Amino acid sequence: MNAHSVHAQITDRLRNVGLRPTRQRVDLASLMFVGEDHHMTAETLHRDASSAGVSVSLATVYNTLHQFTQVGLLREIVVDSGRSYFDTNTSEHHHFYFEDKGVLEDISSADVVLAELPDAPAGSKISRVDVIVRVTEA
Amino acid sequence: MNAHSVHAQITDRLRNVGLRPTRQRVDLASLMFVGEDHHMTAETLHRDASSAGVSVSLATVYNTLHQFTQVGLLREIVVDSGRSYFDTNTSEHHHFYFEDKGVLEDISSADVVLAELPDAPAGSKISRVDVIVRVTEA
DNA sequence: ATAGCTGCAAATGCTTTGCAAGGCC
DNA sequence: GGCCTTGCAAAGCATTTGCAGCTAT
Repeated sequence: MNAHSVHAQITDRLRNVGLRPTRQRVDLASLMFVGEDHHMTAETLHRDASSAGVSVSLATVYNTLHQFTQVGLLREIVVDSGRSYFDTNTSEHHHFYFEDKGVLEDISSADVVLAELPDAPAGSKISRVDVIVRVTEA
Repeated sequence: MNAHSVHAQITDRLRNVGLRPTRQRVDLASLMFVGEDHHMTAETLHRDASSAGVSVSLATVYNTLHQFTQVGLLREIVVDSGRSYFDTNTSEHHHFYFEDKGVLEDISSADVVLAELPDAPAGSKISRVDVIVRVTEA
């Protein structure tokens, strides 16, 4: 898979969700969606972009993360008040959170089984169930 | 139970965990620990204190919430990046989070059963498992 | 007396916003 | 061309911190 085809794929992917494939969005998407699934914060993505020689303002990184989340390309994970994490893996799964390092890691969905879940309170519906396994250095 | 005995209880409780029963801490603890278990943010507690005619600075509210959490009188719940919630119920249980209203509600521990949990990654230990059931208006 | 607390205001860290300039269709 | 995007800098929020003055023991 060469650089051109990656670019074309990303471009299509953005168009499919109704987002214009601007240079910034394509560059950021290329960083996010090439290789394995992973987690990021606005700051790590911004830093990774700089390292890759991609120039994008931090405001645009925030905008992009939220837009991608809205259209289902990313999923937001809340583990830390004060910082937002995003996950390129949008399928159902849960997380380890390494509190010492501030790092997230996926737990395969087979390893977390909820045997019982409450009904949603009257007048509401469950939008998502998050399981966070917080770990610290042994 | 009259006002005096509540005050005495709170004072003892603070001493037992190694915190000086200052006026501010006793006043805040009285607001928190009288009545049913409930959830709060620094802001709601500060507002409640004002309503009750208790004068405490917001900085002290933050300090107190964190000190109480450290000694196990409160538990911090992370559901929203941007705001910290605290729970007077420190026993093991999980939460509904009403995303529209920004409100937390306890789920009785019987209603959430984790049948399977992953082992902690090598070199780490599980410090806590949080289950957040996010709900929205039906 | 003295170690610990509190309050204020300033500082911080992350995130959002307003608006002019630029780019995609 | 027209509408959507971007970037910058400023504003916004929740939270933390420095430090002088106060208080519990």
